[in-house]
Amino acid sequence: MTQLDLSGPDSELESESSPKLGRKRDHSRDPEILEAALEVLAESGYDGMTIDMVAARAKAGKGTLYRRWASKGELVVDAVACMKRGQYDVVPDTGTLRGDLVAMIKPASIEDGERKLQIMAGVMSMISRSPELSDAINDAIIRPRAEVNRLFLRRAMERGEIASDIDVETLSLVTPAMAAYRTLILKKPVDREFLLAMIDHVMLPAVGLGSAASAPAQAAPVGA
Amino acid sequence: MTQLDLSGPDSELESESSPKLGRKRDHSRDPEILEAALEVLAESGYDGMTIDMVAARAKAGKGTLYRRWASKGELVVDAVACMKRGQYDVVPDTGTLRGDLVAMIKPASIEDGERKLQIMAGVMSMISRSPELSDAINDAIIRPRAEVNRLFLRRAMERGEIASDIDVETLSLVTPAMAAYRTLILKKPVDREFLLAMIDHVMLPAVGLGSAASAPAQAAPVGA
DNA sequence: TGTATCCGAAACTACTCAGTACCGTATATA
DNA sequence: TATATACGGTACTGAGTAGTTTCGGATACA
Repeated sequence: MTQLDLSGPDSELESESSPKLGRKRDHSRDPEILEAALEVLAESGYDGMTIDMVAARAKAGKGTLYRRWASKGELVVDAVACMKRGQYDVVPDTGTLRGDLVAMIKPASIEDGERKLQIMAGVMSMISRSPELSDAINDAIIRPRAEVNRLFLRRAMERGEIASDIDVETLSLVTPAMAAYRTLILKKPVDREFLLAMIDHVMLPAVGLGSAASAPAQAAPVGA
Repeated sequence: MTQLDLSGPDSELESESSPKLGRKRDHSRDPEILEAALEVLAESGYDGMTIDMVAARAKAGKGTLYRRWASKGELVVDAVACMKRGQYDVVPDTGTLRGDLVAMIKPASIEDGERKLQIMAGVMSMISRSPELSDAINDAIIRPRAEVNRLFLRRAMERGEIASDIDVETLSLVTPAMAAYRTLILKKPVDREFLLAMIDHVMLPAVGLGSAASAPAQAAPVGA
């Protein structure tokens, strides 16, 4: 197993000026609120999401949310950003490229990926208008996935398993791109079968490792 | 060149009951209105788009729009659907898979594709809530692209240029998926260089035709 | 040439929702 | 125990927008 650090330090300044007396702000519920925001975001998208929905789902008052985040936009950016913590901290190292790729196929990882893509779809139309949101999405969802593939390809290259002039940058994006396409547009599940097809019929053949770019056992479907 | 019909008959019933006298509805401006809708959609997304914006851009009255479409949603579905007319009516047939794929790289086609992807981003969050819109997007943007690749791969297979057990369904989606990913998420241009990299470093190697899955002349970029 | 219907423009209605203000209550600090 | 503040909840404000109606003027058909 290998370390792969993707999380940066958490820079919240808060800048509390003079808390002389009384009760301090209870930050213990922040994660629940952000989680509620992500749920609503995944279900309804950015524009369909209302602060009331988030507050209701988190069983919090609307005022409480505005005490912590200045606007809906900041809440969403924060919610998206908090997703990046603690994912892919440890990745497999099986000794072969195929082994590494196959070892990444786990039910939990599949389900998690599907949810992240739903969230991405929900904020899609905002991305072009909010660089902050765009960056948050990139750091939390996009980059981590490609990063893992890049690592696997580089290691295979160092081992001499694949040629040294492989286009790692392009290839490491192929499976994430196809997964996004499949979930958001085709609305088909990103299941084990699909991921294995990607590995054995696209990735490995493309790096010269495929025994053949074979189709699965059943005949290829003909209709659209 | 080969025929590839993707457009179905235009089933508008209109059902005008009794136009006994007076002026008939002027449908000559419908395309301008739909075009205006697509422009606004690409710029502002579904939720950011207002009927007033579309009416203003088409230099039409809001009432005129509602006389033709019952709601904003129907207007958008219609606008998206009307995109599918007359694209890829004719596709190249060069005799080799690479020749066919490269022949599809044209500046006009690239620009057109970019615009379509912007529109797709704009309606992304609506797709999961409107099956009609989802179908329209699929028919107008997604399917045509994959269809061309499928045709190229099938022809190459019939020629014996590639193995008969290639996973055509998966491979025909790889480039469209990567193009969407690149435009919508990475926000990089889908230019000739990228498309050539897809052909020479992914598609052809994956079907066993690559001389090698080589990186381009310049060294592979290292940073994210 | 008359007339019914279209047109673009603009006013109007009904509604949603971000953000604010305030309530009575709970609770951490002093 | 006293107090200041956060809390959940609710009512409010103001802006924006889908959809309707109404207007005077233009235009195709009889």
